[in-house]
Amino acid sequence: MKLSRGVEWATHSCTVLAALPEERELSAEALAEFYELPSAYLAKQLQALRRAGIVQSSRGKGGGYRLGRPANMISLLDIVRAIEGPEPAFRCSEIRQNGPCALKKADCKRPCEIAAAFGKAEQVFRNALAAQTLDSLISEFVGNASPAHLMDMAGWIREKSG
Amino acid sequence: MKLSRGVEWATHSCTVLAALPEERELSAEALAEFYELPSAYLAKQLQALRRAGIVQSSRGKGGGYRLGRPANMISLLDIVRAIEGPEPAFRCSEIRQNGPCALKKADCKRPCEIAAAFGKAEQVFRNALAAQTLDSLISEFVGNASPAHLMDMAGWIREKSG
DNA sequence: GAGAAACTACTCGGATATCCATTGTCCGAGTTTACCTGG
DNA sequence: CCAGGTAAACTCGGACAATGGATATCCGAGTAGTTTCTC
Repeated sequence: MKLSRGVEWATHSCTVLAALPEERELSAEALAEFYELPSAYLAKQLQALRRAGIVQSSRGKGGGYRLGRPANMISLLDIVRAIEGPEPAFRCSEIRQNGPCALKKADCKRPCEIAAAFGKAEQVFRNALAAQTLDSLISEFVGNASPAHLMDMAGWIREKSG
Repeated sequence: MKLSRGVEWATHSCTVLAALPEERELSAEALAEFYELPSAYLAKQLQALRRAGIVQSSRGKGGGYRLGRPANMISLLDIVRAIEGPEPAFRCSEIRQNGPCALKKADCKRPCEIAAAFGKAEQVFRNALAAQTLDSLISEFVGNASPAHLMDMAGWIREKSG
């Protein structure tokens, strides 16, 4: 079980977008430069975020990306679902209906106990992700970072979003 | 994020092995037949379980697999770790140390806030998996299944483990 | 007839191919801006 | 000097390759039971 690399990139990118001044935007190119990422591939992730409504985009010269809603309305679960898709991690293929002791389909109204067990754990995981917002992440980051570094970041962002 | 198909197979297989009479074993071939799975690939998963100590094996005619410890000492987390490996799902590549506003390595004693957030959710997930034992799964299954089906299974297992 | 050695049948175990999702890249679509031209 | 049109530059967006891990398979390694040969 592993999360796509894109999840990491998308989350970091969202924290940068959250620091944008109002009515400003950052291009995929600029975001990629900020973390030294391959810009074309990062763009792919940003498109997924856009389809999920997490970011908005505008084309043309001076265009780019901005957050689609306030940072306190964006959870880690939103980002994971946008990048990885909504399918559950554990996929039950109903092998209990196979083999010499196969269960009849009529006896399978209840979900498979094993699938249910994994589903329960997965729900707990999703809840834990949903409880953490982009906003709270940024607050932690700001609390830990040095003032000099924050100024550095703000300056770069302002320059690139001009 | 998705769990390997092998996790499903391994868990089902463990529940069957738990139903074995003392001092009996089931071959990979028999287990595969029970669920109509490709035996060679299931064998691969069983090897992973063996390396983790969840099952034991013996070679030669009449050989096969049996549980390595009581079913109440085997959790879903044990099985997932055996099949998927111990690496965390979220891999932090420290991109905060890249780019024009890179953090110096000395400033990275604290883990990245984003990695920490995902790590926290993942820990919750692991706890939820660790709390569910093979034993409790089987109890649920037995509670839900029809007596006829249980007899059917027990008969087949006794026959194949002879 | 008894014992030992060799043989055979059966099973695990690791090395080896194949396939698909993730990763990575490219070029066309669309929009803004700036410049150029004519009035 | 101003307005409109046109072209260029810049950005997103979806279609197109490459790579790595999951999936699937095979054959050698090892063991127990059986058979056979010899004493």
